[in-house]
Amino acid sequence: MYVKTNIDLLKIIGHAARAAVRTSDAPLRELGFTMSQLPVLIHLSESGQNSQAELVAVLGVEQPSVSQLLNRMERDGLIDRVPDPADGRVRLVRLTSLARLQLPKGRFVLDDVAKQASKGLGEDEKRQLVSLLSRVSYNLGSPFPGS
Amino acid sequence: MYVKTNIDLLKIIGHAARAAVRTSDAPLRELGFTMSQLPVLIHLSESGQNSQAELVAVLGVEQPSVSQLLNRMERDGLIDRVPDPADGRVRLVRLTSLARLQLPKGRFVLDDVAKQASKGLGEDEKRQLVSLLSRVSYNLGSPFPGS
DNA sequence: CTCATGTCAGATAAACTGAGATTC
DNA sequence: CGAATCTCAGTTCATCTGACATGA
Repeated sequence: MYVKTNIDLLKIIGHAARAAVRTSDAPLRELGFTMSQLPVLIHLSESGQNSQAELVAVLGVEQPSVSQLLNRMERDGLIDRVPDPADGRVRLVRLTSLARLQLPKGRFVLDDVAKQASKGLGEDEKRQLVSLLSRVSYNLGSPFPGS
Repeated sequence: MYVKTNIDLLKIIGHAARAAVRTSDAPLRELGFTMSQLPVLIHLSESGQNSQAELVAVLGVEQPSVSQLLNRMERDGLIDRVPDPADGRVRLVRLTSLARLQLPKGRFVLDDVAKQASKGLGEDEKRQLVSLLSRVSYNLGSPFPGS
């Protein structure tokens, strides 16, 4: 029991994350997005354009994984890649107008799911949940951007 | 901003879950496990044996997904499947002695990661975190077993 | 030359849908 | 016959490692 409580923390985090993915997946796909594309889209919408190396750092996955994710997104018309005039090695990634058009709807979907997820929680409880999870992420060596 | 706070809840849950997976994955693989196998192993160790339909309910994924997950686990010598004498449609899933031998080490890995994750959190904070996440899972239609 | 950036090739795990086979 | 249990076939997304081309 003294052990179980500790492991339960991991199990419940994973469980909640899968539940969130399962709830968001279908409506996002109707918009032409997948879950793992959204961090890329949101980051690009805030930063304008990025090298793939920067995306590697933000997403925390390996270069070929990012490259392939971007391949699928380019195939689906969400991004394009243009050579960086200042550095021939670099290809800058940008949102297409389609992505800029669809992204707000994606945000609405996520917002709806987030509201459903936090139903019955007070503002203070939501804040504390975010705060506790930020500390967990930090402890696991993956600080949440903006905390 | 009023929207961003809501979506942040989803982002931080996913972020923490990925951080936990990333931290646990390598040591678990050295033991011959993957992350998504552990819920199966732990459940079987507590219940003795299960039909695959029961595992479908516990894991919350579709039947063919469970079937394939079990195929890999059988290939790796972690489980075996025997016909249920009481019902010819059912195959009962059981842990092998290898899995029983290795599972405690897997628990130690998870326990270590959980301790690292909750470093600096008081007992009351851990309890509250588990409680809040249980409510989130429940709200998303995927109640955490045992809450 | 070394380092950084990115792609290619091949492998794997995990999930889905749709279509059966078998048994209760 | 209808429902439950499970498998098979085929697809997709997402990830990895190792090897390589190219440019700073």
